[in-house]
Amino acid sequence: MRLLPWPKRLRSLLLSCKDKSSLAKTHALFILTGLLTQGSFNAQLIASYARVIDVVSARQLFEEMPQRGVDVWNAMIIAYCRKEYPDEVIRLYRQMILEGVKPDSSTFTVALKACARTFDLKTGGEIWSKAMDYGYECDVFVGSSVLNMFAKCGKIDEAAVVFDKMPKKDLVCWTSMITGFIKSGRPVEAVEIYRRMQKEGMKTDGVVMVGLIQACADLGDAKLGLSVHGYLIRRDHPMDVVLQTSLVDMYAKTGQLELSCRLFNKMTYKNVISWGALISGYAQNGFARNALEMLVEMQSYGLKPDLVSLVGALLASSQVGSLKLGKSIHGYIVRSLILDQVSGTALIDMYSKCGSLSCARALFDRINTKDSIFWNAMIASYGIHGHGKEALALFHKMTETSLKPDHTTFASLLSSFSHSGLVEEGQYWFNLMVSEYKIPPGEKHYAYMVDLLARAGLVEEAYELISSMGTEPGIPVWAALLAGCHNRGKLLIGEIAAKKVLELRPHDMGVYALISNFYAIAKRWNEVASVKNIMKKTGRKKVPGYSVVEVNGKLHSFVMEDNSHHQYKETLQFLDKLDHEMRIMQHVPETGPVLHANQVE
DNA sequence: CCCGTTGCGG
Repeated sequence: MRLLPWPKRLRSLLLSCKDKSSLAKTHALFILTGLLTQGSFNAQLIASYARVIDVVSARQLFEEMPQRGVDVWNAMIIAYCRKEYPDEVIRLYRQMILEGVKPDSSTFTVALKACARTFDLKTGGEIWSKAMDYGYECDVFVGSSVLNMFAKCGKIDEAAVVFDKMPKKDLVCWTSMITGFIKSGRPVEAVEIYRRMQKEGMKTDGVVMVGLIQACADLGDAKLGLSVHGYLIRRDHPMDVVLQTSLVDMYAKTGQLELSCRLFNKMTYKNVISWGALISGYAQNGFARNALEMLVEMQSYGLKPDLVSLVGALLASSQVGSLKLGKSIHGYIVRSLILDQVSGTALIDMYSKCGSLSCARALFDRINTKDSIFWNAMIASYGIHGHGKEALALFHKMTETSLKPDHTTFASLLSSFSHSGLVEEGQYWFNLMVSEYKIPPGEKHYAYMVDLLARAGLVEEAYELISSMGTEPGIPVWAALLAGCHNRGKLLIGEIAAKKVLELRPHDMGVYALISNFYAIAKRWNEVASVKNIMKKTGRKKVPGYSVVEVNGKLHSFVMEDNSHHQYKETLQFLDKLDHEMRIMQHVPETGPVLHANQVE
């Protein structure tokens, strides 16, 4: 048997240590045999401590070393980078330069990675220019890290400049460009990069494909997503959890839930992230029951739900309107996880949609650090409940912080006005949004304004506003106008809106129902028939609206023409009583169809 | 001369 040379044998001995104690024994052996004094194993020893996740011992060793070369410094820096202590990485980087140790490609690479993690472009730029001074402008690793740092910080155009200047491009650079474009909300360009790398004969791997799949998901391009999966299968591409999970997510985001579910079931190994993808996929597509079932099922496999799975479950809770369930999830989060900005926002949303504005507000007040999404959610909550004045009050409070109201804030504010009938406030703040806050009104803002005006009977003003739009209005805007015309019997403008909606062909059958009702009150029977015909031909029916009420933790739902509930008779009798009392109070109910702008999106 | 250092999922 041939033995390996000594250095290699020691190296493999170090690599064979899988835990802290065996590493400590090997370390002791090194000391006893005097090998440590040779110095060349010091870096490997530190690296080994980093590998068994023992930065404290690694640091201790590091501090005890008399003379420390680049490799030792690098090993220590990498150890901190792995443990995600980016600040310590930068501190050590600066210290080593101060002590006159010459950094190399690895040093710069890891230091730049730390900057990418902390989004510290200032320090990153400093390190980059230092790397230039040391002659690393053509180094693939350094270039790749700079590019990645820009991409991670949302500076994709700066990243592209670095990318184009790189003499040699490896797989990692291309990947960073793809993920960078995705992070910047430019999936089209992400796909373009992929095509370019294929044209240049670059090989791809799983990481690249995950990026491409994500781009398909962001584009909502079901066909492209399917073809990418097909390509992977044809090429017999190795499938790991990450790749499969990204496919599950893509299928869900492109509305192909059956495929998403089928692939998920076929996965041999699933982790928390895989479950999270399916749960939020179900929830986002309105399959609340399935989402909640999955949350229970994952626990039966011994997996602990994390925040993402729970946020999906919260969305599902608000869809079924179960305050009790939502509250229990809140309790779970408080007990076993750390409530973050995203889950906090989801909780606010859940509370308000489950009818408890007070719980939403209580949570809102309890959270100390609030981002603008958090504020927007609370403002929107007041809107849902028709409390326009409170929404405005909260908006004013938000302007007192350092946060800037964005287009979503104004959308929430305008929607709250439209639900409260605050016409003047709506017009005032719509104008101020444009002139003062320099936010160009989007489709949503117009839809809420049209809804607000049309509900108040100001159909002509609403139509005028639509005419002033720079772009061609979409279905939400026309549907809001149509609803207003329908309620107010404005046939002339209503017909324009109806024609536009038909031209644009909505997916939502509810809008067709509205159009058909609109023509019905105008007694235009030919049009009614033709709209009904479209509904028939597409083979879809309007999904019936229903309401839900929770009594003693049990959900009761009410759907049109459904008399299956065991207290159906009693409920009807009670409704009659209410109706009678309302009429005594001179209230005349409006029985025509009602359509909210935010239901059409 | 070798090594290792850069990019993935909800």
